[in-house]
Amino acid sequence: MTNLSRIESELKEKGYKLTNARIEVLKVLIKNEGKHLTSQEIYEMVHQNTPGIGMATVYRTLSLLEEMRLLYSSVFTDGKVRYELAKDDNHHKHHHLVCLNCNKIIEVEEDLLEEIEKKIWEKKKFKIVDHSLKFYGYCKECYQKEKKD
Amino acid sequence: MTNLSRIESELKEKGYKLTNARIEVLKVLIKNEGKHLTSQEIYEMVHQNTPGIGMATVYRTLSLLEEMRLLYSSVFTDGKVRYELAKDDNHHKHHHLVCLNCNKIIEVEEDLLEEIEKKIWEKKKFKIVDHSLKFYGYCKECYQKEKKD
DNA sequence: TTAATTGCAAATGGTTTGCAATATT
DNA sequence: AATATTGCAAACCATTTGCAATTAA
Repeated sequence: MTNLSRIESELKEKGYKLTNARIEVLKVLIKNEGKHLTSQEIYEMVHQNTPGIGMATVYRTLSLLEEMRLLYSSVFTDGKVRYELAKDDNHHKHHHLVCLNCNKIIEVEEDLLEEIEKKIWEKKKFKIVDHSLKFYGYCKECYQKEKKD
Repeated sequence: MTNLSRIESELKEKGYKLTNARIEVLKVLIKNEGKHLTSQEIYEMVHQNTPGIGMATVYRTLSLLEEMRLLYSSVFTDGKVRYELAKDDNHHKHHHLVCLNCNKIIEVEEDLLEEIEKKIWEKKKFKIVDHSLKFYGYCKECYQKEKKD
């Protein structure tokens, strides 16, 4: 729970109140790290533990955390917005592999975009500050299954 | 208008009717190639020319074209879905530069992901069939202006 | 105590759908 | 003439908002 208290003190530092609803949302996010949950899924889990908390509060908490850059959201091809806790410092140095068969989302740590970004700067003078890269395809398991069918 | 008739015959080939609404939507898409219009913007332009055509029809036409892979849609950070006509054969070999200041969308033709994709296949056995890459930052004009301010 | 936060329900905005009327083949 | 397509309005779904009640500081 060291992660939880770290975020809690960041909230306090910025003058936000440490409410029960916020703690419950954070607990769900931490317990499900790496799962890329939707707001609906987060709400359901929070609601299971603490039925009093409403969807609006969940949304407000997610927005707050995103504004604080403790949380990131991303739209995937199924049209759903999914959330993931920031990985400490350089969060955005990872990409997503999305399996078109089982919808699994795998993270890749490589950041091989530096070279591309340099080229773009040289050629277009476009100053890049962030990027979003998703690969769509078939995960190991689904790809093997597919070949058998 | 060679582009329009090419798409028209593809529609016919697949047994779809060549209706006025479809032609009007296509004309707007072709006239605005490279602009990454939203459904709303497309509707407004279509509606200006032919007031009878409704939003639902525009949506149905966009979905049809997308299904036929003549059109691609993408969600940008402003949360809006934007459409672009497929560039002939290997449409997906380009990326987007999105200016965070003026919201301009610039296309880059480079496809330097092959190396990354090869690495991912080797390491993870994830079979990539498509990708989506967006760079966020500041275009030449906005970046220069920013420095002066 | 007091200002921020919450829960609820209503509002919003974008997209989809049912259906009877219409247009294309 | 037969069938796909359309326009309209209503339905839908995710997200946001207003407001009075509640809670953390």
